[in-house]
Amino acid sequence: MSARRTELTREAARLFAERGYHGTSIGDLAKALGVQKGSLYAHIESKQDLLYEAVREGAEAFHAGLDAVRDDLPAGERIRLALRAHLRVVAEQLDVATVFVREWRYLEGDRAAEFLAERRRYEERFRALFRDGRERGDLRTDLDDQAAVLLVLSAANWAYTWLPADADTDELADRFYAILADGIRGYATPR
Amino acid sequence: MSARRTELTREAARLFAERGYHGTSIGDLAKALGVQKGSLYAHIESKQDLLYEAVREGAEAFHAGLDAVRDDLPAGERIRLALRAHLRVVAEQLDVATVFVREWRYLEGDRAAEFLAERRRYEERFRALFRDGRERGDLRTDLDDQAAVLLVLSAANWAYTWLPADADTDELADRFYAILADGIRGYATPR
DNA sequence: CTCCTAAACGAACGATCGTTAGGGTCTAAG
DNA sequence: CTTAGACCCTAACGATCGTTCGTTTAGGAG
Repeated sequence: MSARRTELTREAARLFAERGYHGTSIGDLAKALGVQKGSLYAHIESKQDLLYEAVREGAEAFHAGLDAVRDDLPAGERIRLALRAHLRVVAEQLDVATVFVREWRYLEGDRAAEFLAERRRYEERFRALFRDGRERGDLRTDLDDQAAVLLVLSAANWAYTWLPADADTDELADRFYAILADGIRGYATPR
Repeated sequence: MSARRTELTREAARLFAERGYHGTSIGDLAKALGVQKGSLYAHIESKQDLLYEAVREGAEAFHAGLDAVRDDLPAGERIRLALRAHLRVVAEQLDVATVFVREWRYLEGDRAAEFLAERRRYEERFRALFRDGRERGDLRTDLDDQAAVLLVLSAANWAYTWLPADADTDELADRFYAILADGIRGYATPR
């Protein structure tokens, strides 16, 4: 993919994140690149292509984040690292992450189904961390892992709305995890 | 507000939630109501009005939910009830809640600022539950309430994406709260 | 029967939408 | 000097957008 084409995708992701897919016109995009709108069609076949590519980039980034989590650690640690990875992707690729999380639903046809499969796979990988942790005793054995993964993934998925691009995401993830690990109530024995 | 006008707002919220504000045309809306699109302008002044009203209904519903939380309970209980209230609003008024959480940003002019103020107020009320709880000793005194409220509100705000309309939201809120209260790690003394 | 009101009709408006077509300019390699 | 390819331009296409407006319809009240 040519350098120009990459720039196009990046700018498209930025505008889609800022104004939404349907709120961004090809004309807006062309203006942002200092070009006539017809010129864009030397690089793309349709506006949908740009959405699709941004979503795919997001999927790749999130999965790559999980790939880097070592699998020889206790479940708690792996969850903490997975949370770190997720928040880092959101902060470092905020536009792409926003499109992945919020604008994907304007994908048409097979591409919407493709996204859903990709997202389900991501959630499944997350869920496995909790399930394994419970089964191996790293986490409490009576853990409601269904609810736990929903809680964590919800927080992760909502992060794009408030995470500043320059945030210390590792520290933030650790703070979230600390609450998640021992609770807010304070009857827990100190670690 | 006439009955017809109320119906219009409800249908608009439904479509905005389903296809997004910019993804819904006045023509779509008219067709859903079995009417010519020009006819809608006997009831509204602009498409923006419909968005604004849906957002305001959402704000009202969420605040009303918090209003019903008794203030003579320990902080933990109040948080649990606040979570119940929030999820109940999402499930019972899914369309309006979705527009409030996701589509508000297409509000123009002063109305966007008005929304932001309203949301900030809601978050502040939530935050107070955690802060008070920590200060009074209902919650652990070393609680990171900033992170805690972010975690809870994130989960609450993301709920519209997965909450089925017929879910038992009270039970779900309690399950979330149970995890939040004692953590996932299992070193907590049983309650 | 007449009057009033709420509601919808149907045609049209200017603007903007995504997309296409054909031609022009530059650069770098053969 | 020629060729190829990347990049962009201008002009236009049919479709759809939100909105306006004068007219029509239906039902209830007087």
